[in-house]
Amino acid sequence: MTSRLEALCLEKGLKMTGQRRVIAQVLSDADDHPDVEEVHRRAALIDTRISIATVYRTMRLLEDVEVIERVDLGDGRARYEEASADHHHHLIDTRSGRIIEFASPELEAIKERIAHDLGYKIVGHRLEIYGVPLDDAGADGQGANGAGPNGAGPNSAGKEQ
Amino acid sequence: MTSRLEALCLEKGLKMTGQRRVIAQVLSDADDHPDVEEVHRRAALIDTRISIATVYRTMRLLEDVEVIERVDLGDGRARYEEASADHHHHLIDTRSGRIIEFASPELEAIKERIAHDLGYKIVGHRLEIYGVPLDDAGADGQGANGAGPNGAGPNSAGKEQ
DNA sequence: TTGGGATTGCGAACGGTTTGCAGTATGATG
DNA sequence: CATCATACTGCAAACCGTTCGCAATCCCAA
Repeated sequence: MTSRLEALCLEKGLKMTGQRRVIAQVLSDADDHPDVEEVHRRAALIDTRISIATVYRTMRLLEDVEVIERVDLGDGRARYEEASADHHHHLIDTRSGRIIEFASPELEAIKERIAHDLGYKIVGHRLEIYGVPLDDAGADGQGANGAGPNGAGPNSAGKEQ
Repeated sequence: MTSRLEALCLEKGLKMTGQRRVIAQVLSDADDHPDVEEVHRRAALIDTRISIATVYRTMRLLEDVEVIERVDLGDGRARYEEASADHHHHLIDTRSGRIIEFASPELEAIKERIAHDLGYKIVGHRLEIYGVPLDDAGADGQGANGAGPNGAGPNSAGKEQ
């Protein structure tokens, strides 16, 4: 069976080996942001003889051909997600570790303008928001950040995963 | 001579040892975003017998008491800057490595609203923009990002360092 | 001045990631 | 379909930034 990502790899002209097929499968099935070790763990369920070095090498390769994207969530290791056209960012629930993706055209516009005003052309950027659920926002102790909610009309599109 | 940061440390009730004084000195003098190795290098110019382990420990300590702030610029190592009340972010010149700080109340507002709309209270966040100078934006090859400059009135305050 | 808890330097260990090497598989070719 | 050069894999060692255990040392309050 040819997984979605495997097809993409073929399009990009990559040589498809057994282990690459397995990894493509794993990544196609994933709907979260696994790190290398996790990908390796899942791959091992399909084929035990895949080494972690190969997973590292394959992730780098897939990143290079823009089939997947590296996400740096601030916890020492690299995480990955499928590459996608729509720019989005991540809100990390510091209580549960859950990651929520969101996009905001408004944000993109401001960002573009800031860079332009400073005399720069953007080649990349990243935004992460760390937060706790509004409900049980009671007994937590991380460098809180004043400034209550403000601003104009609605606009951001959240998509949990 | 008592450096600015040393005074701050005393206020916070820290025990001031010789090496901490030197490190505070170095950080007071710095107007960039040095990593630990760089702080150690500069400290060694003042007193040769400071070990890098002490620098690591001291940086963590200063971070804990909020005298300095850790900045993760995406290059494997931790960088630091003096803690300051005003929220700002970083634009990294991928050609020269220069780092430009900027602040945008507008951006903060949107960010707050997004988090709020998703049901979260922000406890931290970070934004980095990677860019190349508009002038010589010719022969570069990093995952460019469509979407030309757009958006409304000026608002961002840039401060180079 | 003295004493004891905090701090230091050293080197070893850590966790994530990369790499050299020898062996193996791939898919292009005849 | 067999052959072959090339690219890929597994393993273990090395790497890099960072942390830690330990004995020696320092700071500061009494």
